Amino acid sequence: MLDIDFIRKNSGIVKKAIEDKGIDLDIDELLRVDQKRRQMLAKVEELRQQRNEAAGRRDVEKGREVKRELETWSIDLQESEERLTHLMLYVPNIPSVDSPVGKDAAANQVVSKWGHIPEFDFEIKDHVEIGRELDIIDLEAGTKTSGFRGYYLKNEGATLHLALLNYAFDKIVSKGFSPVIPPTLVNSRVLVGSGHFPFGKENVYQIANPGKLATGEDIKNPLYLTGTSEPALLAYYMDEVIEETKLPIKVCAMTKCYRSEVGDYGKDTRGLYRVHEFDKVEQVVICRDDLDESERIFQEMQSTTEEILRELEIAYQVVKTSTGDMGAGKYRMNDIEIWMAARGKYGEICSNSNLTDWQSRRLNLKYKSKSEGKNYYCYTLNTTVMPSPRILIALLENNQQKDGSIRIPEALYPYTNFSEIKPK
RNA sequence: GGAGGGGUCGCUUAGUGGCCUAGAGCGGAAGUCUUGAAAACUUCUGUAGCGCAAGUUACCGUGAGUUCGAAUCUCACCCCCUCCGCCA
Repeated sequence: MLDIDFIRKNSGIVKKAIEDKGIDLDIDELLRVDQKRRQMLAKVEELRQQRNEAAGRRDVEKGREVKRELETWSIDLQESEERLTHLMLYVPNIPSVDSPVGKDAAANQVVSKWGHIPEFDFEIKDHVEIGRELDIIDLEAGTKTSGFRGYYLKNEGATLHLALLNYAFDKIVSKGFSPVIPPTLVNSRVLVGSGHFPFGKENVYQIANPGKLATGEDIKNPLYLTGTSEPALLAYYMDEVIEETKLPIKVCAMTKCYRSEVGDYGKDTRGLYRVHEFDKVEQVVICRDDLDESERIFQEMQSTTEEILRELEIAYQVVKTSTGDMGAGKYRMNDIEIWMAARGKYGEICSNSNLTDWQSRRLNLKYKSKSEGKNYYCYTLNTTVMPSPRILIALLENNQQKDGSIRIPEALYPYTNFSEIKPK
């Protein structure tokens, strides 16, 4: 969400952002609705004043008259407000000037690379084959139990998965992030707040509640399974005014993540690349509305994830995401992609985003400035620390040996208690 | 799941249709006094919208309703507390 006053004064900039991000929204309509709403508001407030005055005089006759008029205008006002609120949810954040302009990932720019791309003097296998041969991944059983994109991790595969997550969790906590176990089952307000609604609604699983009233209406509001811990971490501070001295707030979580992937039928159908449920360690920061500070934090968050990939000895590249690929709420977004040997290309495993005040306006998340005592919207950022099992693809494919074994990076020894996975 | 109690301006609370444009205490800020501090006293102290401003409107868990007029009455929902039952 953007400041309505900003939209009024800078409609050109907003229109450009809408075009660059490929969003379907008519700003002129929004401005017309806003103007109408303000006219209705003025009229309704005037009538309310008259009503209050008539009530004070016990003027029943005048009161009745004002009441009738107020009823019709109130309906118009409410309609305008609802329409405006709806349109406002689609207004994107203004992307940074150095973000590449383009309609999809093809316009993304590689900004840095690290590590050596592994070379092999034997025929390599992909993680699906490796997983089957070592009895650490079972996709057939996963499909039997959970349907398409289901999977089991077993034996060293299960241990390695937990090792990666625990290693990453310890790493992010060591950087001063407070560990949190958040809900993964949330209401729609939380997802509207984070910006996952209305844009990505079809990618979110909704939980059906069987309770019905006698009339057949649902008793409970629907709940949703989150695709990342970010919404729940942010929503902890929803409707709060935070003391400036408490900022920046740095929190992290490890949760199950659920994604329906309905927009990606037929995409990445093999193996563990695109699955409906996975585990992820995530970092979230809430800071002051200071762009320089937020950009510094953005770099720090990214460097932690890079540090992890270096310790795991996985070759990666950092990509600056284009306007069309970054999502409506983002000011800036970088992806980190890791080398996956059997795919023969880099695959995305991390997204690092600065949302500025776009989410906090939706979440009603403010801080009280120490010097002025005034309230300002916070800035929010989030970055992937560790997604598994996607990271296993690189670990298994890149580290495979001629004898069929898998070399484990040293950083994980304390968590795995083994240094290689050997064929049985 | 059953029974009961409750949700008021940061906190504690007053408030059963107009005197509530919500009172008091605590906390916070400024001032007076003081060498300094404390105490005392005085004043100020919520959020949001519209407006250049004066001002005005809304908000007493949320939503709807009754009324000329709702914190107060009615209905639905949400949340918290206590007890009982069931249960990881």
